[in-house]
Formats: sequence, C-alpha cells, structure tokens
Amino acid sequence: MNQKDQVCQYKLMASRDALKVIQGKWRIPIIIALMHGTKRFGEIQRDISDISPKMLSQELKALEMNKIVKRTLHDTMPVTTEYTLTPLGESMTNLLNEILNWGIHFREEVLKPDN
Amino acid sequence: MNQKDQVCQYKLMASRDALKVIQGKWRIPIIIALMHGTKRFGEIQRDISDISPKMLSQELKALEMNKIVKRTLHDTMPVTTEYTLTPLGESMTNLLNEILNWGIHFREEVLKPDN
DNA sequence: TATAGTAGTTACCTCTGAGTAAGTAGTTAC
DNA sequence: GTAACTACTTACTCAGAGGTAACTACTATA
Repeated sequence: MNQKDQVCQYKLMASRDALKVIQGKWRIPIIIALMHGTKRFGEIQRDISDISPKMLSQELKALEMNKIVKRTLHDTMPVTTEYTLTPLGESMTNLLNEILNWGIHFREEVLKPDN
Repeated sequence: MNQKDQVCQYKLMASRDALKVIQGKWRIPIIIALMHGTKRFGEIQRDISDISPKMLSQELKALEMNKIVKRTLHDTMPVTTEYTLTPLGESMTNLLNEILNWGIHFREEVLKPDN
C-alpha cells in the first residue's frame, strides 16, 4: 500500500468514525435538543416525544462514552440528572448544519414529482 | 403543534433523510470512489477491496434510486457498465468534507490517551 | 476443454438496532 | 396507603444490515 492509499484509508476511517457517532434514529435529535441548553432526562424525553426511556438511556450512555455529552448527578430530592453538550459536542454545529442543508437540497431534488 | 415546532420537525426530517442516504458501511466509500471519476463495477470493487459483489450491487442500486449515481450500460463485448455521480451526488462534497473534518477532530479528541 | 474476465444474483446465516412492556428504587403529595 | 414524579433497567421480540459461498450468463483466450 502506497502513501496515497494510506491517506485515503485514514480519511475513510475518520469519516466512518464520525458516522458512527451520529447514526441511528435518535442521536441527532438528542444532540439538537441539548444544543438548546442543559436538560434533564425527563425534559429530553418530553422534547423527543416518541423516544422510549430505554432508548434515551442507551443513546445518552453511548454519547457520553464518545465524550459528546456530559452527565451530572445532583443530590436533590428526588435525585435529578443533567445532560450537557461537551465542547466536542458543540463542535458538531457545522456538521449538523451541512447534514441539514444537504437534506433539504435532497428533498427538493428527489422528492419533487417532475424530472 | 405551533409553527416553531413544525419548522423543527421539518429540519429533523431533512437531517434524517440525509443520514439515510449516507449511512451504512459502504455508501461513503462508494461515493468517494466515484468522486475520482466514472468507474465500472469491477473497478469500484477493486478500489474498495473488502466489499462483496452482493453488497456493491445492492448499495449501487440504492444510490441510483436516490439519484446519487447514474448507471450506464455499454453494448460492448463483453457488456460493461459505467457508474457516474449525478449533480446531486456531486453536491455532497461539502457534506462529506464536514464529516471528514469532524471525524478527524473526533479522533484527535477522543482517541488520544490523555484527558 | 478449461480458465478467466465482464457483471452481477441467490440462498442462507448471524448479529445488531430498535421496539414494547413491565419492573426497580427512592421521595412526595393526597 | 396509594398514586405520581424522579431516572432509569430488564426481558423479550422482531426486522434489517451485512457476510459467505455458490451460481448465472456471456465472451475471449490458452
């Protein structure tokens, strides 16, 4: 494998890594919800009305492991939990905007009846 | 549902649509391969060394349905097929670059041992 | 006659993503 | 004492993504 191929392989890996973080049905909605500020478990669940507690818990754990969100326990009565985007999570703004922009473009091109 | 919520819902739909097009193990590699020019089935398969003909055929069909790639049959001996990116496929450059950039950033932040 | 190159298809299997429903554990309000 | 709110967890199920191996069909070359 020559040097050019190695650079390509690295780029492919990086792209796949990025994709792994945002893929699935719930990651993007969760990140968007947290872009509007720190939220508790129940608040996110109310924002994304059709997510089950199991999926929310599971996806938040995955995002926490990837250092996209930070989980903070508060010793209140009853115990509350807060989820915030990390700087890494906030650095996804451009990416999410590009996804959105292209998605809108795609809808206009493919879902319009003519051509 | 108020107007602000409706805009949010539309944005979520568009983002999910975009994600559907690029998700999976092979879509991005295929699109990148075709960004370097028109290619035949066997050429793509050689570029992406570990893809099976079944997966390549399946993913190319999906990309064709989404109007990302165009398939052209040539009546040569033996019959050859050419795959090219459509203008819509070419419009993914920015999106793929953002995925790549964030992916590199992510690797540096998360996969480095300290912090 | 057999091998290799064109471009795929088909059958079968496994593993993961996502869903439902119910349970856990502690506190507070009625 | 029972219902409701906090934040989850557990068990079970199903569909789809992806993989392997073999097969199809036609032509050219050794």
